[in-house]
Amino acid sequence: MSPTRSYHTRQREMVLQFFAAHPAECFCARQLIDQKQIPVGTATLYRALALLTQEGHLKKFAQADGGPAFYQYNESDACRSHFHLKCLRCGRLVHMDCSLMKDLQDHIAADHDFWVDSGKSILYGICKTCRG
Amino acid sequence: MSPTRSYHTRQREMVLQFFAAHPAECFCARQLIDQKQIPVGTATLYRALALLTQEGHLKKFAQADGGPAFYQYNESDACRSHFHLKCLRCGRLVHMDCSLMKDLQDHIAADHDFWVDSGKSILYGICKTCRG
DNA sequence: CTAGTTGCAAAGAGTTTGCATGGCG
DNA sequence: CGCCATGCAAACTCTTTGCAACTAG
Repeated sequence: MSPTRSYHTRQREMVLQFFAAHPAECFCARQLIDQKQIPVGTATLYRALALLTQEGHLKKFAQADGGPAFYQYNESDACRSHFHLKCLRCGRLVHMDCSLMKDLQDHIAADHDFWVDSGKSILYGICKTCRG
Repeated sequence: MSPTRSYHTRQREMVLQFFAAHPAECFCARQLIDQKQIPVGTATLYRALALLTQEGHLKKFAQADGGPAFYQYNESDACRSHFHLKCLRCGRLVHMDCSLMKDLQDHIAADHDFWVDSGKSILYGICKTCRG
């Protein structure tokens, strides 16, 4: 069974610090290992990523083609109440705090009988920079 | 390299027919194999799923936890121009053709500098039936 | 007949787990 | 000290590929 408490270790700290230092970027397990900036074994890294995701420090993204999962630093709990825009080209995640989205949720609930979870919904497209 | 034309075969037809018969449901490769309703080898099934997805007959969904990809019958090309709502509990996919979504895209492009691809964006939440 | 397709088995990528050793508290 | 964490290698899951036999057109 899983542990009841969790220790504060050097490896977990390094993984979290790495993500905190690059809040706008996404990384997959392989990237962290290959960079060799973080001396952590494969298994430990995956365990750390799972734990940090579960604790809410990281966000995890799957890939449509079944490729590796990407992780990004999760700045705050506020992300649970707003929408995210993710660029299909560069992977950047844009936080969108806008009253219009709240209106949208209300409309969908009222007229389409569906309760949208903003924290779990990501709109995909192309960001300003990539559109050039 | 990949073929220049494609043959009409019994196996591909059966896979497509199966999905067409269950337009509201999602299936992963394993489910189709285990059901044994479709006498098709594993490799052939994956090849058929990839082809049918590429041709636009099926929609493919990745899983956040890295589990198997799920496929669903794609009723029409119209799906590329409207949004989809996917229930986190029952997995049902709801098509949402609504002018308000077009307005939303325009707003995000104008005020947030982001061009949303409606065909690739899925809003997750709870549907009417599951909310009870 | 020719080129695409099938199915098996083997390979591959990404991730998880078993287990002995090492480290936090 | 008692657990928990680490790291290596092996196992596992999902998917893709190589190849010889087969089949649609």
